[in-house]
Amino acid sequence: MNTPRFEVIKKHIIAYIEQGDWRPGDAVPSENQLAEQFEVSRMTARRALTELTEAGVLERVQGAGTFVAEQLPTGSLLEIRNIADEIHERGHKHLAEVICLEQRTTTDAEEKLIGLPVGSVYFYSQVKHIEEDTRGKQEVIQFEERYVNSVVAPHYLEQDFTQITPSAYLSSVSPLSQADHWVEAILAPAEIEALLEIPTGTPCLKLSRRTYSYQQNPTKKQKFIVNFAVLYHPGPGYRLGGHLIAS
Amino acid sequence: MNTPRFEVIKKHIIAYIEQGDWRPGDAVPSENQLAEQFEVSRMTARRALTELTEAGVLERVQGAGTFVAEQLPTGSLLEIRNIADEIHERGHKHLAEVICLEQRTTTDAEEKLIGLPVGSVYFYSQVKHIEEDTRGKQEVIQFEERYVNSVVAPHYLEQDFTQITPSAYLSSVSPLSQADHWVEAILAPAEIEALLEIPTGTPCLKLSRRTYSYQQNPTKKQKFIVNFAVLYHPGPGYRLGGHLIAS
DNA sequence: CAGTGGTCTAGACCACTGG
DNA sequence: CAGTGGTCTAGACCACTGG
Repeated sequence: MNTPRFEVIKKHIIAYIEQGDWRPGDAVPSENQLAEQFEVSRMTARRALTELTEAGVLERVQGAGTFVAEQLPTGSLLEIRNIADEIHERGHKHLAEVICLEQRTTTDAEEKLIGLPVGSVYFYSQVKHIEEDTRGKQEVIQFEERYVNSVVAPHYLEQDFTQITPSAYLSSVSPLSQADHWVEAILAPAEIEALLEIPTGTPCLKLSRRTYSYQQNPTKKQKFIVNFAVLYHPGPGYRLGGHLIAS
Repeated sequence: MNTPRFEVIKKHIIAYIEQGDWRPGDAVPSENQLAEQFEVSRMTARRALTELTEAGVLERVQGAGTFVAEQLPTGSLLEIRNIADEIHERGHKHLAEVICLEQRTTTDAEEKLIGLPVGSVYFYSQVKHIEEDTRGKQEVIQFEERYVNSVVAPHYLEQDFTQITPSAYLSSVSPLSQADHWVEAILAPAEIEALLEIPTGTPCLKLSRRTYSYQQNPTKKQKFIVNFAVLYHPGPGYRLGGHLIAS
């Protein structure tokens, strides 16, 4: 009785799809039909359809109708978490070691990485993230390399990254942004293998992320890179996981 | 003029957050305040707040108010795509080679993978996915191993997986589901290295995915595994990418 | 307690699709 | 053209929070 009426309608639709009565491409009842059938206002019927559309279950075409979406679990999502949160959630302790934290000047190779002209100042950091389990056993779980736009985070060099992760600090400084990221399986360079404390030839999961923001100049809106991060995880022990729930 | 009023309100809120006037944890104006300020109904102001909440920009607490979310780019998402779609989007051709497609009986080791008791029948397939570029150059881009619940997909063995990918076929048979998935960097077993046509010791991106469904028995609802897939990609050439847009 | 967000109504006008 | 989805209104009642 307490479940909202739009939830009842959503479940009704999902049940029909799961039973195979409505197949991908089929039209589902219109807002008006559902409103009449469930004796609710059109706005309530609409909410059920809207939420199922956002979940990828349905597709809507203005003027034409609402249809069962073609494929659902095809394109799905992997969650990328903050490393400290992830470790804490396992009930373990997160330790960080700052290997390097300095100001640098862009060379040719770095120009594209951070989107600043050659000769610009930027901040560079290397941090080793360690997971300590309940018995005190320590393991290097991530080596993080970061190229940071010094205009966006002018106080980056003054932070204590054993207390706050660079990721958490940057998100507090520049809260809204766009990001591109990707993962690869690689063999890490020897110096990174040493930092991760893994034998030569161990495959690593390399996660790269570029974060953007928009300059708020009154006249023009300019997109620029806030930071470029490269995160190395020792494989095959490290899993980047996700959970997908349809609807 | 043509932009919807709730969009105007969303942009207004985002601008304040980006400028740093409203910081994470701060309260934003209530539905009633926004409704009055923008001279819209409460439902329209509400829509702006609701959509920004769904995007992770705001957080709402019933009775208390709406607040700027604490961290945004921290937990973000990697998209997992259908391999054929991904190749076609690059303007290349997707070819598939079926290495193995047969009925098997669960042994101890496989029992947990597919969630069926030892001695049950299941379907097993191995498919090699090849990308052919515009000059006709071919490259193995994925080796796919799949354990499929024969009850859910009784006609699995009759499919031509050079024409439809197993993933696309299964999603047409069991359209709504839950899934868990994760990626690891590994060294592949020698036989898989051979199938991927890569030198020994090349790191691979291993993507595992378990798909669930719910049995529609009239009396009880039982969760069971639809299929378990293991996808191997040759690294470091292969990238699993994503794009995140805040708001 | 006043104020907040969560659900819902019974209308309205609009842009768009398809026959 | 009738029917669809997209936006919007001006109300209502409720559960919940905080002082």
